[in-house]
Amino acid sequence: MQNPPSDYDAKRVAHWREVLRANGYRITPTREAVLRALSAGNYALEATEIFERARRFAPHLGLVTVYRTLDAMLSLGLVERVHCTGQCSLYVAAEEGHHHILVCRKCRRVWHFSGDDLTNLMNDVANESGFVIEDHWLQLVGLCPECRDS
Amino acid sequence: MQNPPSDYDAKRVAHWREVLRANGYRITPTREAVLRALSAGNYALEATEIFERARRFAPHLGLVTVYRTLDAMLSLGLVERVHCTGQCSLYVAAEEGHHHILVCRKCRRVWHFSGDDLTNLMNDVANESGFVIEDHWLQLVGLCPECRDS
DNA sequence: CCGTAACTGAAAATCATTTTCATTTAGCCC
DNA sequence: GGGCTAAATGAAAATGATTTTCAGTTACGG
Repeated sequence: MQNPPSDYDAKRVAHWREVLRANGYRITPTREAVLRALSAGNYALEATEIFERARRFAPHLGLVTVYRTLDAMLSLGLVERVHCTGQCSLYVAAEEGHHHILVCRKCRRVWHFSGDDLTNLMNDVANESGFVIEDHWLQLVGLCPECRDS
Repeated sequence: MQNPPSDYDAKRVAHWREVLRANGYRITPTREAVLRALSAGNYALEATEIFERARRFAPHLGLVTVYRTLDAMLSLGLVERVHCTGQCSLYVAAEEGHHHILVCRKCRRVWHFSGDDLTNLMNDVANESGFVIEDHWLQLVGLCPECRDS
């Protein structure tokens, strides 16, 4: 794991604050702390890791609030779930637009990419199976440059 | 959910039995019951569902044995995990060769397909990110013909 | 058929997540 | 600048899936 950053991405936090507010969510100090924890760096984090980091900004924060804030942010598309080997409850700040995730299995650094074109494949599979395909998940797992070298 | 089948795929079970035995696992009546439960139909099942079905073949079976057998089979590649919306612990009989899964979000019927060619995409992403890509994970979610019509 | 390492189920432990509930507070209205 | 009210809060309890422990049982090679 990387060293937990003690600062945060103020711009990203401001944006998230706006989106939350625009959707009827109140901005509380604890929620702000969770936003900050999630804004810093592109690493897939567990709920408890987010909790630990957010506590630096709001020491009395409860883990329940982390879960509640994550739910809100997930439903607004501000964060997304990351599936890692044997870990299906990691969270990372979402990026705009259609894209997928490449995650380092060691430090859980996340790289966003787009450019996949699965429409042909999906059409073929839909035709032969008779299914209506509604969604597709693509995720790559590997080692980031730092973890590869160590 | 489909109606739980009371029979099983004897050929598949026999094959699994061989693989388990060849890898030093013993064939017990309870394990056999789990194999049978997994062999019938291509549906992604939770551990507890496998448990219920396997109990028809071995009424005193414990849930722990289901988990232990699943672990063994996962490590031998005989079953694979299926990730569904909000569900990351479903299991389905694996198929030979490289392939991916299309799962019905309603009845959890599974369709295996291959023919994806992600090598170009993966090379591109590896180059721009500097990551070594070790694994890729692709899954489609949709509705099977029966669930689509109802 | 014997010995032993593997396997077993029940119960307890663990761990992540959700629910409950009494209290506090953000943000709107005046 | 209060005051109001629904939303949000943390602690504790509940839940649910999975793992560990353990004493007894059993598959299977010799």
